[in-house]
Amino acid sequence: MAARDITRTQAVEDYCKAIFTLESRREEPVSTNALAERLEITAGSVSAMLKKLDELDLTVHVPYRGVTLTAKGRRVALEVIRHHRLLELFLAETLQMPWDRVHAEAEVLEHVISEELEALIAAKLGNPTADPHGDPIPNAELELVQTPTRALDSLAVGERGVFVRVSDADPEMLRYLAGLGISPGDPFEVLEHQPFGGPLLVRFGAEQHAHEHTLGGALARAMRVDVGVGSPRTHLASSPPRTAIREGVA
Amino acid sequence: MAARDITRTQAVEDYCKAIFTLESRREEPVSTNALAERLEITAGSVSAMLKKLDELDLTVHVPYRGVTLTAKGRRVALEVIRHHRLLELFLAETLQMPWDRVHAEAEVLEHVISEELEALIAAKLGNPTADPHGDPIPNAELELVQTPTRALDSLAVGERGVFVRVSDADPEMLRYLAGLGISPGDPFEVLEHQPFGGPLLVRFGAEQHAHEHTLGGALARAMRVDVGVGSPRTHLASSPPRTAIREGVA
DNA sequence: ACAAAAATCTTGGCATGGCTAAACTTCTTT
DNA sequence: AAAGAAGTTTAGCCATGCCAAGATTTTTGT
Repeated sequence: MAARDITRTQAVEDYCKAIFTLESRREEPVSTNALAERLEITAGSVSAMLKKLDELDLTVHVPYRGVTLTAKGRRVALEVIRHHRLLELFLAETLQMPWDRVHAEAEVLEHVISEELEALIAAKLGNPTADPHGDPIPNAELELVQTPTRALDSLAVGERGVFVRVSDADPEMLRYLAGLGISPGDPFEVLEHQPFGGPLLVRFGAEQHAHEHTLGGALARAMRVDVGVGSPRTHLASSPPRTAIREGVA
Repeated sequence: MAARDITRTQAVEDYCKAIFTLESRREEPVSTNALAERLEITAGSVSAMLKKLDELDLTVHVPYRGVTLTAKGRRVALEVIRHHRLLELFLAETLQMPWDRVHAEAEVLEHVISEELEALIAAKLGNPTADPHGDPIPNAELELVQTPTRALDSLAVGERGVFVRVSDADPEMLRYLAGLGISPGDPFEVLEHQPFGGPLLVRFGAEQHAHEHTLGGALARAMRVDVGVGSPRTHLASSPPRTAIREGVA
């Protein structure tokens, strides 16, 4: 609601977001190099920026040991992520932008929309809980409901689940899956799984309009699936929360 | 369609837009100071930037004489203006953002939306020809249909016309007019006009739901009206073009 | 009409944010 | 303990802005 902090530049927001996702992926401080690779800049630049983030009280950086977000930094990250995912859904749903292009557009817009516009978009969409890739959207209080997922290629024959999401950063994959008619929310069953990291044969969809696909390689690793209760949830419907991470107000 | 030119930063776009509007207001080269005042920066900064714009072939600047846009520069300006006005309408219409806030939001977004998003928004709105303040929207070929208007406070008693627009940069005025129930497209008749720059008494609207207001000062000067044919046009309907400025493709 | 005053514009120097490349330091591993 | 990996520092670049001082043009007063 308050005016955006002057020091909170786009770069600062991008760093927070990147640290957040890397941090939640591997449960330990994020290395300078990992950040540099993710942001596609040199390690030197990262070093300099981390010093600044520390001064802003957004991170705690132990030289040579890695960086962690403070509560304040996590809040920045979650706000940007909320913007990003709301925007993706909005672009796809309200403007029919193709599934594989919303990410790039949201990547820019996430930094510039006002809190007011964020609220209007959320309202227009009925306060959704997941974006078109199936990623959860932090709510207005910046709580993120994380459904634990597994990589599709970790499943064995006979396992059923719901395709939840795919890394949204790869338009190629999104386009490909869209071409196959596979979207987040689709229930499936694994029919075959070849050994030695080989491909899977998967049947998607309900009985009448079921379709089978062979999926392997990086694609099968990028596809995240929910094998929890097994109750197929419809696209964008909210499922029972498993883990709620509450982000306090500092 | 092509990727945005690297050199085409937000500042460059803002300069082009500012030069364009100042240029079309007074039909002569734009002075450094006028630009500085408009952009709220110092004349020194403007001087430096004009040198750069000249190098980019966006302007022709004659030192001490003022600056003019080249065809290329005009195209940049019109593109940004098209973005701005489409966004204003979109925010107001699709997201119900209040009339007096769309300007500030559009001011930022205009620089970052892709051509694809521009096209989707235009399509969603049915390729509109005017924004919520009544300002004309350049079409996809960047032609701007200019309806010549007069300031409300230049009218004499008995004159009729259609309220076309108000400078979109003043939220105060917009809020005030919205509060009175006056919007672009409303037909009106001047009932009284006091001498010496005094206020006007104006009747707005058709017979049954007509309402009268006393308007004067800066407000009456900022309100632009169309006293042309006198045929009231409905909100956002396209009126017969008076002047079409074609912007060639360089 | 023309020089002095006022207004306007340009130049030069400086600051900030973010980046790179390359040199240097610290940690890890063998 | 030496090599190599990982991280940091230093020096420098570019874009965008600022200010102060100098240059130029316009206005004004006699």
